[in-house]
Amino acid sequence: MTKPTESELEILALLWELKEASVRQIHERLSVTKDTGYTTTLKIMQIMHAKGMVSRDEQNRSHIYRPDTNQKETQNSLLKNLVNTAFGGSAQNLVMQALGQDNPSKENLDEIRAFLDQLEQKKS
Amino acid sequence: MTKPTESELEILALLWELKEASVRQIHERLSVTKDTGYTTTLKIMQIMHAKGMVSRDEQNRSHIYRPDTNQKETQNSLLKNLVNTAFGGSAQNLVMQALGQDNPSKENLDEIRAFLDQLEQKKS
DNA sequence: TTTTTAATACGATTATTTTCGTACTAACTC
DNA sequence: GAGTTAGTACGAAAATAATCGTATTAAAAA
Repeated sequence: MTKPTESELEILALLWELKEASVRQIHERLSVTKDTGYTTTLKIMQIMHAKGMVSRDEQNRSHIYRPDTNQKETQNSLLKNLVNTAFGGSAQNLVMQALGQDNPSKENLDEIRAFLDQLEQKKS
Repeated sequence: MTKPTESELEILALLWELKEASVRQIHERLSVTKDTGYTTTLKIMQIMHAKGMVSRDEQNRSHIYRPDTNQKETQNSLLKNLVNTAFGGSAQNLVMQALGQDNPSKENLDEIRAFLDQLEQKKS
């Protein structure tokens, strides 16, 4: 499982969210924040397809793409990489940094607490 | 503040840890996991210097480099980027994923809980 | 003093990623 | 049916990043 490039990741994330999408749909979404041509998006999605990161339904003229890359696995590998390169290997450090920056609501905090409890359960 | 490249980040992280270091020292550390020549490391550090990411003491023949990039700021910007590209904008999602993967000790869990409480304090 | 070692500088090459232009064509519109 | 629109395919250029080789030189060793 090769590491997606920055552009590939943006597209993957959208596919994870949408479950499936045409190049047009993806491009529309990317256009909000990015200013590149349609064929650029198309090309990257074609490359992703060639790499096996996405599959596509070619039944219709407008192909429908689906992520063929496991979301959690990819996220984990990216996290691991970030922890190692930027956080001196400490996941805890990363977590606190992320929380501090995010300024979560009381509800969010409680959810995280519940999650922590759950983690602790599993240990025993 | 431009985003460091992958190689630059590896070096930056070492400089954050060591506070200061020569090219030789950095290269030694990188060699453990990476297999590139000394001049490659040198070149990247020179580029980083040209970009203003690091400063250096040229008094001695062997220059001493120091990070001139704020650690927390850089980490935050990388986190923000990862949250946006890979976690659909949800920091909480990233946090839980990171925790789940890390399998933290009871002590770590407690530290995080304390940190959460502290965050909550600040809200009121 | 001569030789060797270890450092910097930096151009040039290679690899990777992103971007776009152009050709082609299926489907829709008139 | 002719023309227009909206897709895909794909090569090639441009941008960015990583790597290395060679020249040069200061310092250390012999």
